[in-house]
Amino acid sequence: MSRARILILNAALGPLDYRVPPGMHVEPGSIVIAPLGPRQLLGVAWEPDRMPSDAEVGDNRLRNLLAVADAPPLGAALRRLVEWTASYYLAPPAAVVRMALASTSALEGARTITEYRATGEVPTRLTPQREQALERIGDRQGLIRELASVAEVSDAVIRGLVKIGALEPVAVDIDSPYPVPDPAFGAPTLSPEQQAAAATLIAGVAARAFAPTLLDGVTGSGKTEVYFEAIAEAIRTRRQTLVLLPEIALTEPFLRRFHDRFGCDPVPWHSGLRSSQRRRAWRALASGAALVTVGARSALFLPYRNLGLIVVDEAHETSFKQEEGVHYHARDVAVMRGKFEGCPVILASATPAIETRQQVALGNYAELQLPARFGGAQMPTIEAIDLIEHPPERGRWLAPKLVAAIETTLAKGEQSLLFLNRRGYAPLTLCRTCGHRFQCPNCTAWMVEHRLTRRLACHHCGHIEPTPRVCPECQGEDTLVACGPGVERIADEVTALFPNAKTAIVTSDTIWSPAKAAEFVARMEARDIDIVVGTQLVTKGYHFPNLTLVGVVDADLGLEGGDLRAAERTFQQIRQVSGRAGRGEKPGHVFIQTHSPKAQVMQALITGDADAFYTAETDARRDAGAPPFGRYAAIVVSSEDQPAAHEIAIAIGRSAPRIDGMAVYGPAPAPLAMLRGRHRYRLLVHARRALDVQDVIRDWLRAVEWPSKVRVTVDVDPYNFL
DNA sequence: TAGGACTCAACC
DNA sequence: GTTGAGTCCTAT
Repeated sequence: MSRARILILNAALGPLDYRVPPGMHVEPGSIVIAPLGPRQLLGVAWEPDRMPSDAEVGDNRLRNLLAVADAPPLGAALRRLVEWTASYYLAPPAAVVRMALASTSALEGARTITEYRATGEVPTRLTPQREQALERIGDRQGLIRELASVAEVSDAVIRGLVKIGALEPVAVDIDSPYPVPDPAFGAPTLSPEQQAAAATLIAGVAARAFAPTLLDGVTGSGKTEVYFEAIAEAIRTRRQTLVLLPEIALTEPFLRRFHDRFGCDPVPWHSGLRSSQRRRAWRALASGAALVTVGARSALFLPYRNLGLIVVDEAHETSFKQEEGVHYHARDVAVMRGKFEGCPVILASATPAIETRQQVALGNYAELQLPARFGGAQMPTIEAIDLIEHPPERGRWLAPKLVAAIETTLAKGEQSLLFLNRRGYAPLTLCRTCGHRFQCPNCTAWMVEHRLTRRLACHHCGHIEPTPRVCPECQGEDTLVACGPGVERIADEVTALFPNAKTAIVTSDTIWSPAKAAEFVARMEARDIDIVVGTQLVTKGYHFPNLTLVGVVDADLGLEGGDLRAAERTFQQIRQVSGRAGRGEKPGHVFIQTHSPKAQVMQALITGDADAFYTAETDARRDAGAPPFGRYAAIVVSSEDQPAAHEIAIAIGRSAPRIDGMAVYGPAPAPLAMLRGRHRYRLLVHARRALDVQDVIRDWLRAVEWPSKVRVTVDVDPYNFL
């Protein structure tokens, strides 16, 4: 009798065994439909020895598998990736494999519609309508309705022609194929440095072996053009490429450059796809027909048939770290996928993460450097504005020097960018009379005022309410005041200062689709915008030759919170946003508003001495045993029932193993003590690099029990210390 | 005593 | 995660 181990798509359940009915073919990776109680669930067949079940069940208790999906089995490399991810990030394998099966409709097999075309046979009874229809249809093919409309006859005439055999039905796949990128379409002119780097990457793709490479070069040095050549090589040999981008909003400039180089769009994959687009993309990548996919991190687990190259663009971006569900880091998982698939992985960044630099230093990753800006553009000048010595006017946020620079830039007909990583009008709203502060009912967080939409919003759970006129506490009218600046407030200030300048706000609130991004790009290029006020959304990807001034409104913002990566992130962010200035022929200028211009990060930014910053920061991490020299993991215990969460957190803390090279801190209320209505406690595990901390935590948590209303999640390599 | 709110274990 | 069984409680 044939038995199969099935990873059921249900995170709470381990693998279950089923009987394979006679005549059904199931192999490891097969996508199947399995009965579970009264329900039918998707599952994936797995090698039993790689997916041990908690308790063996006798043959007599097995139920039959219901069906095998009409889709190729998940390949061995992807199965190894699922295992690795589940094990490294302490996640249920089912939660990982679910990301591979991200389109249920794709698993239902090819879906066809019936179109009709002429057979060439002439009807014996040739009425005028029939004659007209056949003449106008010619060698056209389409639905009955379409043909009738083309021929300007009724549906009945067409159906009659089908009946007598003058038209024949043709089954057409509803998933039309994607255009194939042409590697010779827009072959670029590369600088000698770019050419050398491209040659190395092309050789890597041709070698068909795992090889991680850091492609490192200042903003504007032409990294994209270089890795496009590696993609061209993969296309030439008909192997697939996955390009990972940190934000969907960024895909617009990327898509345009891709189109210029290869003559068509790549296949997009992100959470915003409609189910029909998702289905089409999934089937095309699983069949190998989709040669280049550009996607958000979730594209990493898709079942590519023939992966030949992975590119992680802006590889330093912290948004590659998934903070919900499976807490994986897409950059690290991309490298593992490359390893299992046996293909090169390119990490492109102007400001690589310290973790990545360390891999280069250890010799695990190769490095290719592009030293200069492409096309003769110069790096911008960078200057700090000391907010203590030269503060803005009362109630304003832009220092006189920055205001003067904007004025000069406007006068020259050039564009300015003001960067503030804070959405909305003000991060906190309070009542002047009674001191009431607007807090989210579900989270330990202030409600952020959005004047454009006249709402208060929680940026953690999405809770929104209309901005009230009257203080809900003391009923005072017009007593509410905004505290601190957000981009909307800066935009107001700019409008007040420069009433004739055209201002645009660029945040996830205003750029929420590729179409919106395209519109923004078009307006910038048409010089329909003089001053952009934006969050981190504008720090990357864009190339505006007429943008010559960048002002960082609050450089100290990212340093709050005591996060271990705060200095590094500040450096990366400001360096990236600075890189938007002076990308064309005109030189760029950057002003950084800060309260501590003497701080090491600020000095590194001003002098442009990235190496000194990285060296100092790396040393500090080494001394502290922080990543990449040591490891952290967060155990978060949450529940709507606060005492229950607290009790379990304490129980987990009490049963912490005493192990040399590992320290456990907490439990303490997590910095966001309440999130989406759940009370949260956190334990922080700090361990030596060599310690298998996942194994320790697995054993540790296995011994603790908790009720189902309490959720315990582990975040390995946490980025968000909030 | 029917119906509702709730807990709990099994699901292969 | 979902489901059905079992338990307890309340309104009638």
